[in-house]
Amino acid sequence: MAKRRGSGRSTINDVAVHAKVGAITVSRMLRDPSKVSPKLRERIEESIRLLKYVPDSKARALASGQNDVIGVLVPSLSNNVFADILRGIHDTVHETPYQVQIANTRYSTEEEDRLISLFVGQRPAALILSGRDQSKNARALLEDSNIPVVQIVETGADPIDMMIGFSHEDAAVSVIDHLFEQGYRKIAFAGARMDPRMERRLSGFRTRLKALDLYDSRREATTQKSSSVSLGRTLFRQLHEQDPQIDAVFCGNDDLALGILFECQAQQINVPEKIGIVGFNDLEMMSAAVPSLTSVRTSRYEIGEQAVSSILRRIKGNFTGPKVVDVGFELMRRNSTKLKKS
Amino acid sequence: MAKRRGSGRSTINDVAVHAKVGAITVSRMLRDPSKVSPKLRERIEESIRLLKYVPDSKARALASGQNDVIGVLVPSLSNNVFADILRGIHDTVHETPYQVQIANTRYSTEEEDRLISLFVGQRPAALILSGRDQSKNARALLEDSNIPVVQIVETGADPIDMMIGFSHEDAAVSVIDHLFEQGYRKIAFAGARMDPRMERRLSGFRTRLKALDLYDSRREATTQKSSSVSLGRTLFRQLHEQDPQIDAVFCGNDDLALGILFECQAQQINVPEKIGIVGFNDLEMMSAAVPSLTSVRTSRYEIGEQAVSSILRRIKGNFTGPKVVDVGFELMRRNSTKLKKS
DNA sequence: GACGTTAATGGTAGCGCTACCATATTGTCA
DNA sequence: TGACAATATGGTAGCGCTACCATTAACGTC
Repeated sequence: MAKRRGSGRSTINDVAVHAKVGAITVSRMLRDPSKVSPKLRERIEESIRLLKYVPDSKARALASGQNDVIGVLVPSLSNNVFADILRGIHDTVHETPYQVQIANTRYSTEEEDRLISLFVGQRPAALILSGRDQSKNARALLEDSNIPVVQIVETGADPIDMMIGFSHEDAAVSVIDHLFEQGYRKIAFAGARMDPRMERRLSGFRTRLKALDLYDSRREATTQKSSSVSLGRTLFRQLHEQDPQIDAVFCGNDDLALGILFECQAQQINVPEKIGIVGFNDLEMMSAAVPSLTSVRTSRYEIGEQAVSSILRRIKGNFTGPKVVDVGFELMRRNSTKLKKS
Repeated sequence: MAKRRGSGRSTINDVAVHAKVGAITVSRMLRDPSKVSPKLRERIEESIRLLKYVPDSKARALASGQNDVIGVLVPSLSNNVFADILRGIHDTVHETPYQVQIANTRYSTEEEDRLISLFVGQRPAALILSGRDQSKNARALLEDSNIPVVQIVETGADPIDMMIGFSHEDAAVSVIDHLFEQGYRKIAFAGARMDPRMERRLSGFRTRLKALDLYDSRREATTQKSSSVSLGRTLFRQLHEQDPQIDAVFCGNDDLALGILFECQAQQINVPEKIGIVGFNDLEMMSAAVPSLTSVRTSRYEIGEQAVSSILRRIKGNFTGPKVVDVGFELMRRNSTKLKKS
């Protein structure tokens, strides 16, 4: 008589019957073989092999009330920033029983909301979210859910749970200070994909320049389009048109900085004498470019690492650290900005 | 009296009790509200809100025998090739009830095996794998599992199930033919992260040059290190040392091509006159570089799109197409290789 | 007014696994 | 030798949900 339901796959019970043991013994053997005598162990292993049994992780999670999934939400997968963070996350999760599940919000808050609901419905061991601009609903859902949450990439007050990143505004300020020190006075900003981080960099740029009494709104070129090298070239032309006098550009992204370098090469504008260029994130290519490009180095890998280790400590119950961790940033001075010995 | 087990979260039963309906009615309302009368619908919605009920997707998947997860295994997340493919996958999955789960094999077959087992244990709706070099065990597991599988990025005989990509060997051949036509005769190869695709490009390079009687083993520089722009500079120096006569370099990656361009700029070697450069994949930056860089354009987005649409058709039961789809490639001729009017 | 027919709802029994407790077996020590 | 652990195994009852079938009410139809 056929079963009424069922997938047709072998179950733990099929294995148990075949090996002439109780189902629970098979379960034990899968979780911790040392709890089963060598004799049965062998018999069970044999049955598993013969029946091609693969345990069903959903059923396990449901029965045990434990889930080994750590969910990660990133706004983009083509952005190298998140690729590096994910590397840090993977490396740290690797020697644990957890596994990483990545989802892509594509810079959309609605999509982020949707994905957070989906994840909460999975009851994951923890969630890692990008940025600190989750919707009110999402925040409430997460706070009620009791799932450990880490917000990464930025710092800020009022974390949902834990937070690891740095201040994008401060980083922008340090860029402006550097350019100012090197003698640049007509400093422009180029930004693409104006997500909250980018906005905060722009805000730091404005605030600092206003304080130095050097702010000029014509020296800004921003767009919602996604960042690219070609776009850097376009934005530079646009900035140059808006104010031919500009002598430096702070780029919200390294892509744009590289594009601006290419545009300067094409127009035979000397970098760093006529135009200083500063990027953001310090991707690997920045130091390899000719001339090498000044950029703000951010600890992306470290952010991923620390996010996971905080989660692990939280799960084990020995999380004591601060709720908000600032990993800082470092301005890498290179040949795309003048070196003024002071 | 407290429950013996349970997570403490509200369940569908709590909602049912609160709304004074049967649990199954709540379930129905969640799946298809039209099957529930407006009166109950409202009451149930109210209870869900009050109790902060979030359905448990594992339990649903277990009970219904259906899983809405499509698993994707990629070898790298920092590689723009896969970022573009994932974009295609996401865009196509987006308007379906399915959701994407990404995992990273990090170019390791053992890791790939491990992840395939994990995924099979989840009984996903389908799996997308990168390349065609899965282990024997993994193949066997997948074939027994009855899960729809698409192997992407390459073409080849004997797919596990479906396959979408192109021939990396043929692409390499077309690069060599182009360089040869433009008058280059001492053609070198630079390759990093020698994964199976890279090996096949190298193999195409060798085969074609041997056929042209132009092969010289000193004109190869490869490494297992991961690809980067700086590495391109290093490999060029190495190639130049091994044979100072080289007049063109076929790079297995666009990163390397850009690095070689920078190295030539630093050494004041004229591109394309003294050295021709060809990249692979045609990332966005290639056309923006100065000079613009010749590269092999690959349909990465399309691969992702088609992988998902094949899966959807397979699940719906109306998959008729060929098992192996070749999306081809296109050589984008630009200013890093000489233009010889013929 | 008896008899379908449809729509709306509920009860029961699983899905495949593990927590919890019970039982059997063996070893250890006074 | 008896008492008591420690070890090895199994039975049962869930985990939170839905498939399947049953039931009830409401509406024609001849």
